[in-house]
Amino acid sequence: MRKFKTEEVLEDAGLKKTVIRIKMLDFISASKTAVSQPDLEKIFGKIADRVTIYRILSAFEEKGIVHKIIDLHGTSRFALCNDKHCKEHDHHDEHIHFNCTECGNVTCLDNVHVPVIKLPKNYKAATFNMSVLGVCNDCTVK
Amino acid sequence: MRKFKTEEVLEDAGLKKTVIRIKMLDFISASKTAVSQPDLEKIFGKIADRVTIYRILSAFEEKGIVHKIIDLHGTSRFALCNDKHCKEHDHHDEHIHFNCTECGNVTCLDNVHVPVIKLPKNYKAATFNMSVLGVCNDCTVK
DNA sequence: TAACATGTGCAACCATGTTGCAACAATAAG
DNA sequence: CTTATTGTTGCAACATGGTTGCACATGTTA
Repeated sequence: MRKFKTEEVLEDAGLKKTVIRIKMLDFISASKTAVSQPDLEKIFGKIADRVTIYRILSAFEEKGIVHKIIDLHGTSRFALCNDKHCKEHDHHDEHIHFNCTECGNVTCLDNVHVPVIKLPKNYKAATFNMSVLGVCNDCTVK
Repeated sequence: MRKFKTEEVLEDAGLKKTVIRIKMLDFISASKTAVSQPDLEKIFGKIADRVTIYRILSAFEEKGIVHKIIDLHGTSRFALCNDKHCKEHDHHDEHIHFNCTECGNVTCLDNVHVPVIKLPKNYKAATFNMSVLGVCNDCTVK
């Protein structure tokens, strides 16, 4: 769909290409759903410290490589940024996130357009954040 | 707008009318915005334990008196349920929440209708959860 | 490969969420 | 009015996620 060379991305962001960063970024980019920090800790916890993972995610977010989503349980999840969104430095952009109640995965639905809604008077909307709760493709098919 | 008698509500829910519960419910019902547990702790922390506040909120939620919202920082906020929504025991209902970036308040916009969105194939939406980030009425006027 | 800038691990801390248990208060029964 | 029952509260304790400081290790550049 979209070319994505891990090492290039890190280089462009001015981040050193360390083993953990490359692995984490590979993993996040391979994952179709937004991954949580606990997820990443389970996977990379043996080769990297919890704090390191935390800091790498923060760095990725700051550089616009990934964006952060707060899921329905209040924990952070991370997903790759799409170019179109991440040109702006504001990352509360017009994504729609789909929370699957079966598998718990959070998916970015980039191809679903955000509807226009009308706000009460004197309310000024800056950005939208919409999440849909339901059953995702994988769990429907199973 | 809507009649709301604190003590009746507690009675209907089968909860004993204790001082703290009445005060908390009064406070939540008087508040136009969704209040966080930390907020409530600051206010009621001297007359009630942190755990008590937590349990009262859980009880309120379970009985359908209030509903819980996870705000953009991942902390829980609570707001009164409207009758129309809370007849269903599923509380992830079609509310739209407005997060004000100035004052940090979260407001339920009940009078704003939830738009219909089209999902990719095999995605089954159960409920929606939309939040809008911007500047609220109060902060616009100021 | 040496020097420097950056990245990492460890320890520690804070906030929120959560449970178990004992003490306590309110209500109903005698 | 006193006791039994039930539900409510406070305390202590723990789990998890987020966050910082500092010393040490590593990647990068010359």
